[in-house]
Amino acid sequence: MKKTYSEENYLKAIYHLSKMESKVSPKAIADALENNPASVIDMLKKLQDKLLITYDKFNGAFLTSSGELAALDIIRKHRLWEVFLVEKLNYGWDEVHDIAEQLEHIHDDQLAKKLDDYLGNPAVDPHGDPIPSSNGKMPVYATTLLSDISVGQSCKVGSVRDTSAPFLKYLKQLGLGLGATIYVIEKQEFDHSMVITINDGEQKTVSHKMTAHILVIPG
Amino acid sequence: MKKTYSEENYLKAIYHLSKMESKVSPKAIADALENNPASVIDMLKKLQDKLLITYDKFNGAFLTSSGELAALDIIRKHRLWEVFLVEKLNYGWDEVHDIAEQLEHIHDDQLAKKLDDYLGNPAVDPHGDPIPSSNGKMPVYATTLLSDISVGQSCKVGSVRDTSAPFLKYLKQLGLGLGATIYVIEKQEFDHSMVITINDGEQKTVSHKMTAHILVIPG
DNA sequence: CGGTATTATTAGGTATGTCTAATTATATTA
DNA sequence: TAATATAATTAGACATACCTAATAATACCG
Repeated sequence: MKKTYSEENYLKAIYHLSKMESKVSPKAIADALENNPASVIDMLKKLQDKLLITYDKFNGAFLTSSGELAALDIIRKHRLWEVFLVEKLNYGWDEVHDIAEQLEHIHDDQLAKKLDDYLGNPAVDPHGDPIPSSNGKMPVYATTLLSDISVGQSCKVGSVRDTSAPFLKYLKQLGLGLGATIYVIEKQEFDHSMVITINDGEQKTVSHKMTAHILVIPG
Repeated sequence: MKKTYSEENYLKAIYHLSKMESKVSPKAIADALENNPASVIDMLKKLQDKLLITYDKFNGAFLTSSGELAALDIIRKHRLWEVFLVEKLNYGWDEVHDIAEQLEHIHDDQLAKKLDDYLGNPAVDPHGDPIPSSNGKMPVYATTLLSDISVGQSCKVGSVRDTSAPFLKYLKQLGLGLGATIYVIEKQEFDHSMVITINDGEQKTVSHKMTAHILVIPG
């Protein structure tokens, strides 16, 4: 079933938020889409009617399997177009997001596949984010634990090994989102706690229990 | 001033119709956009308020200079994207129109220029239609008069040397639109009248006065 | 010229997706 | 726990762009 531009943007936002937060609330979606919680509630009802999400106020929004497929399809197109813009049209990696936001909504059965082939089936977009496969799987390229990163090295958050509320809540509080850049300043031999900066922010200390649950892409 | 998707489609339709018909009427626009004359009237008012067209019921709709610039910009993007889809993504020339209809509405200051350069500054789209320049000029590649085409040859209507109502009206009646394919069956020595088929339709006889006012692209 | 067909226009309504303001529910914290 | 802050929700409105149905204007044709 074809989706509107707006529906696609909600699905994408919910997908990304669900990787970051324990609960995807109307408020969080409204912040992400820079619109109003009231508007979000309306749309959540519509998406639920279309069986693309489930929503209740206690658990927040979750993508159904068809919703997740749709979200991954949009993300795939977004990232493929970003590769095109940078590799072929010589845009800077920082200029392409807004254009890809528009291009991702172009509908055509063959387009993503043809673009993918033309670009040489890239694994990641210009920001290093993995490109979902055509059958709706998000590859996980991050296989290194943050706890295994050496002092003086930097890395990017790839995915997480725990989706419990307290863990994700703490991640959020630290500003440790998917793709966040971590620089390892110090490691304590005694308890393996780590002093890091996140996106060049202020220094923070995190426990081994945390660093052993965060998968990163070194470099 | 930025234009909506829908406004852009109206401007494009009015541009194309104005090349074909002596009068661009609400009915004609509704037919072109496959919508309702009542909807067209609404939009014509809005476009007039924005100084993109002039409209009155006796003369129909005309693009203002800013309206024409906007229309040519959309047409430029449409045709550049068609070249991309055919040349780079290996679409067939008959598959690209609907995708280009979507891509032409992507907004970015640098995109058309970058795409143009990347494609090697093509002169025409996959259907042979000229690509407007970035400063809003539609090149005229047709320089051969239909009257100079030999018996047994075919050609495409490129542009016309007369924009008077009776002439354009007659053109329309014959089905001789921009891009129509003409095949020359016979030429009378006496009065230089010509027997032709238009888009492989039935044979028609046209006078020398007509054929001397139609510019075509041979082949 | 007058009747008929075609167009143009207006009026009013619909769907989408947004908004503000008011209300209710939940969370926080003193 | 009670007060307060934050979030969720409802109600009502607005803009865009479309629609149908009715009416007015124009064009066509015998």
